[in-house]
Amino acid sequence: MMPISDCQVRDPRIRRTRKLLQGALGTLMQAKSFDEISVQDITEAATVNRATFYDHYTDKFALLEALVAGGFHELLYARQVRYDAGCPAALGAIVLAACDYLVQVHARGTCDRQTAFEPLMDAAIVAAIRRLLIEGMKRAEHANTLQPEMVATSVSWAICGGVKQWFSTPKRPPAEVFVAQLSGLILPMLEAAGIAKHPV
Amino acid sequence: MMPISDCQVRDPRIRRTRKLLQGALGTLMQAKSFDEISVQDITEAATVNRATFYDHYTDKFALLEALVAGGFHELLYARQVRYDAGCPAALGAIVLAACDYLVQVHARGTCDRQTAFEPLMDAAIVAAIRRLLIEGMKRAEHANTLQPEMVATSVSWAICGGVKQWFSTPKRPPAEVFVAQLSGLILPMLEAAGIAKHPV
DNA sequence: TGATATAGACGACGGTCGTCGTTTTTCCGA
DNA sequence: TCGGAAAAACGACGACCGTCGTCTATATCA
Repeated sequence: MMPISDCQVRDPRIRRTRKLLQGALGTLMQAKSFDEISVQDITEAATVNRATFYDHYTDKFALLEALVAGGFHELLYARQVRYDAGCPAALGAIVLAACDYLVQVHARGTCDRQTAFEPLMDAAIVAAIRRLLIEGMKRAEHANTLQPEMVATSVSWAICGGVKQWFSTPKRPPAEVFVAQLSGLILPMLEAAGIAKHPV
Repeated sequence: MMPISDCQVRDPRIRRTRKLLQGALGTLMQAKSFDEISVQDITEAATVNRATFYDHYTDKFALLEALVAGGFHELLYARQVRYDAGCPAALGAIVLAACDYLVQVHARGTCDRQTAFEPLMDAAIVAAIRRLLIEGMKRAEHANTLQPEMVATSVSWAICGGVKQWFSTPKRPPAEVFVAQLSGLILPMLEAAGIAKHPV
């Protein structure tokens, strides 16, 4: 009855309930803004008792986190996105995935002043990208003058911030154009960290 | 009676009340975690009616935002921190300020799982650094192949993320050492954007 | 298949939230 | 200094929150 990670849950009752809750939130967010949705709304839409909600998530933010993080992971997995040092296209694929996911999320769902929504999105995106980078850096043994976690964190934040800035720009260029721009800005970081081949 | 920006408020009643509220929150956070503090607690400590609170801030998060943003701006102003292209020390000063502020904030106040506290801190720090960078970039007319806002956003996020990573590291190096590391990681971004002199 | 463990349903609770309308106090300019 | 304007105090309201204890339904394993 305690909040356990979504991954590796055997009991079909648990899987069913969490799927219902996530689905209900996703559906509701197509009509309402996140902070206009109460836990009651979610549990009613999911045909789940309100008390049961708290057996799975500490609050509605935790549910949203699971939904968002799951969605982004799914996108990355579907595209088989990886980071490999020396391959500029790898960085571009990551940035493009972030762009597309932001667009996708805001396509469904309302886009008004999402008070607590954006920080959650950011955290999920940063965490996912950070994981990709660390995995990629561990595969390629490199001259690690800097801690890999540090580089990965800073780079993932740089990507997330840049993508958000792009997305919030009124007349933004096509994603492909922007991806090239931001990659040009961030590749030098990876080169400086010794985990990307210098162009020369 | 509506929530107006803190800056440029003539009426002493308003200044007084907001100072009281911010002071009360600051005091309370030395004893309790932020999300353990209710609006009631704040208004009681500030000797202000609870309904009056909502005449000034939409919720306790807005109050914290004002407190944090004000504090960081104060620190930057006290140190006269600026960004000037071609001066690596300028970048270092910004990073160091962020480090010191994070340490300062967590020195007072409890440091447990600050649910909604951290995103707020992040946003305040990112916004302040972003402003510094944009101001510095506008002073130095540079070859702007990229939009200054884009570069400033991505860089400020990279700094904020890096500093947070440093701060959350159990056995972190001294701030000065870390500042040099992160500057070395981020300066290439500014060089790539053409707003810092290339070392060669 | 049957026994045990565990998830979910259900109702109720005290507490906080955000808002409203009214009354009292304070500021500021004529 | 006085009168209007605006801020703060105050009490009350409905809604939502998070939690608890009890009872029923379902899954798991021997």
